[in-house]
Amino acid sequence: MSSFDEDDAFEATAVPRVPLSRRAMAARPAPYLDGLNPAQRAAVEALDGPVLMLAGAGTGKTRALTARIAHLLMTGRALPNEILAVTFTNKAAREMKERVGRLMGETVEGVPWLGTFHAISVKILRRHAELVGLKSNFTILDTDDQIRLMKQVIAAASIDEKRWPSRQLAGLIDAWKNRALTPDRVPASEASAFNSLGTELYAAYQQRLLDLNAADFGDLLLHVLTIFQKHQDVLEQYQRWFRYILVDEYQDTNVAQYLWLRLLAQAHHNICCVGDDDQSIYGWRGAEVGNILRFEKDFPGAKVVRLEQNYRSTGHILGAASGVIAGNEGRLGKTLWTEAEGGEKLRLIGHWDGEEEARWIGEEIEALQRGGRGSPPKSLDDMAILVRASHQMRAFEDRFLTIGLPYRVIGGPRFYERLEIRDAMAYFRLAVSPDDDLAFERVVNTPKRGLGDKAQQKIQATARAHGLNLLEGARVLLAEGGVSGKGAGQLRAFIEGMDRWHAAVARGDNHIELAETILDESGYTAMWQADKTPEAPGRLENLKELVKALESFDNLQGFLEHVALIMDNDSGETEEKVSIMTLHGAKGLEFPAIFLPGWEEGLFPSQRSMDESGKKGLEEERRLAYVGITRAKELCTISFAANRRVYGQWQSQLPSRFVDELPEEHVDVLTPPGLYGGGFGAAAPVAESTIESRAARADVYNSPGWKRMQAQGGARPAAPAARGTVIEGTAFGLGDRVFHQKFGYGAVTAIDGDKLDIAFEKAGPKKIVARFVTSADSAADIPF
DNA sequence: CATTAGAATAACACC
DNA sequence: TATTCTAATG
Repeated sequence: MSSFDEDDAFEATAVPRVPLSRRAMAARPAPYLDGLNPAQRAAVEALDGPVLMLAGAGTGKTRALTARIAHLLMTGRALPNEILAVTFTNKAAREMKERVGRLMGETVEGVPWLGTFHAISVKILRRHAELVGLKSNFTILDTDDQIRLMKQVIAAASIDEKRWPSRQLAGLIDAWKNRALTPDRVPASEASAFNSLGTELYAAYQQRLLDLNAADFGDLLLHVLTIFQKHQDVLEQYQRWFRYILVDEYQDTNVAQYLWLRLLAQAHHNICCVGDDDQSIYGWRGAEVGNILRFEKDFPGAKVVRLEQNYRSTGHILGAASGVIAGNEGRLGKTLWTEAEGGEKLRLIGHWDGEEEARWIGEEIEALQRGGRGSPPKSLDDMAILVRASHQMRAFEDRFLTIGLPYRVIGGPRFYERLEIRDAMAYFRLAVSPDDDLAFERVVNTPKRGLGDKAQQKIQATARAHGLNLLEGARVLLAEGGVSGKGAGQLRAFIEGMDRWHAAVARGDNHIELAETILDESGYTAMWQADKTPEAPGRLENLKELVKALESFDNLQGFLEHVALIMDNDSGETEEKVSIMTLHGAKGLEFPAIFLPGWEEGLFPSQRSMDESGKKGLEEERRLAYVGITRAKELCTISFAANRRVYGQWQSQLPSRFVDELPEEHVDVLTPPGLYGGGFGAAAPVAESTIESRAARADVYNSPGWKRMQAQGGARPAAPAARGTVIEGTAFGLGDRVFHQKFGYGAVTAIDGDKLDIAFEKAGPKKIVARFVTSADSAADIPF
């Protein structure tokens, strides 16, 4: 049972077409065409045959795409259920649904087959699950389950986990799945590279999945692909149903998705792909830019439309972005232009370290919020910080928490990935389907029931011996008296509870009350209530929220289905907040003001990308830079730090090569007044410090980025003055202005070993251990 | 069996 | 640094 409205879609198509309704639709005017530019209009009106829409950043591609859907419907070319529209993220799907709805008004209920590859695949797979050996109520595993299962497979094959880390194997298998390689199709060359063990484990893993009646994310696509390939009749059925296909973000499709689409489009060729090769940033998860580059070969006679007029950004932002992306080779090439010439140049600023960078950006955000320099005040909702890697977010969160600046992290640790939520969900899963062994494993000893490794192994063995699921296995084991003293009673209670809850699900009891009952009776809530760690209250809060989220569903099954695919969390908050997200997460979004911190070699471009994929990796990083800059409508601020903590170790950083690739005429180099004592042309760097730091500094000063800053009168960190006590690499002197997380700013009045007497401006005098405070004037405190 | 201390290891992120 | 895994202890 799924929460999808799949049956509606199918029934509607089963009914003979009603020419009347088509004509009725066709008779309506076409307001959705108003205001489209010629290129957009061409893309919208070329309904039949293959179309490739090359849509640069901010060129109104979503608009064109939605107008195209509206056009298909209004002209009567297709009924809503005859359109297949694929997006990459749920966010994009949601937005498109909304916009189609707005364009169509009351005319159309919605386009049922609009969703992500995965969501659509699930719908299809549920109908034909038996063709690949699954039952239609299969569970969808997330990455976490996947890894745990992988561990079992590795253990079962009695292989040294050290040699075959489960994570790595999971990654390998994922990559194969992305390339549409089932175990039997993995090329011998790759299999041999891993002693053919890799494919064996892959096969074993797939078998385990079937045993568990489960599919991982990759399977969702791959199974459907297999069905299409092996069952011509099923394929033809879908080819008939999906008369028009639209694909968003085509540059990010992987091989499996590509084949999936090609099979469906084979018959009628009515496929419209929208993409931008310059925004292909998912190579590491199997995306093939090649797909978009060879579209015209795949679909001969394809009409190619270029959307090049940018409606989003100022001329400077566009110019800077174009300058950077020009460094890539083998592009399809587009010339973006805008009527909005001028505007503010990009701002470039270097900082001494990451904290300093966060501090500066925080102040800058507050300044933008106040307005000033002639520009009107901006809402926090209009600003975003885009980082390369999620761990960079921390510095900002820390800083914003201390200054009380509201922020939201987008795509950070998600609600549904939290420990307590996953535990609770496992309880629900087990109550809904007692066959869910992974869920059983997760909760059988959570809270602690005295059922450790040994007891669980016994359960496993019993279950296997009798060919039962773990829950039943446990029941048998208990009956046989295989569990010793204290565990036995608790296990019995657990099983009985599960029986009760399962019966309640079957009866169709109110699912919200049931969820509360489950969490209550299982002792799960009590476990957190008894927990005295600081995060426990938050976890309880989350559990409450989880129960509340159930309200929008009819039953637990529907909820679980939803959560498996929609792992995002739009809590519908209304307070103004700055957004913090990764560059990947920012794709498709736009903000008036964008901050791009951390433009440093090794961080961005990421060392790992370059190590693993060489020049290809670097080019993808460059596209990421392009994506970042083009998110900005009015103001884009790029920054880098000379020092950064990596795994807790201080490292000196070089400005990113992308900094040097920014065309000068579009960039202003900033020096924040008062933050750097020295200003440009200040005396030599640190008098005498360690050799590494001298070398590092020399590098920084020799890098083109710093040179240019210098040439333009840019920032340079002041040399720390001679200091008194040195504590753990941190130097403070009498009278230094310092900052403490809790007490705020203050001045050092005395030094006693590693303890400082500090007169805080707000909190008064305190004695503080030196490592709890940082220097408030940027450059002085950095250990190097 | 649970707890804990120390060591190892880790960081691109979508469904 | 922060989490997670392993081994050793109670």
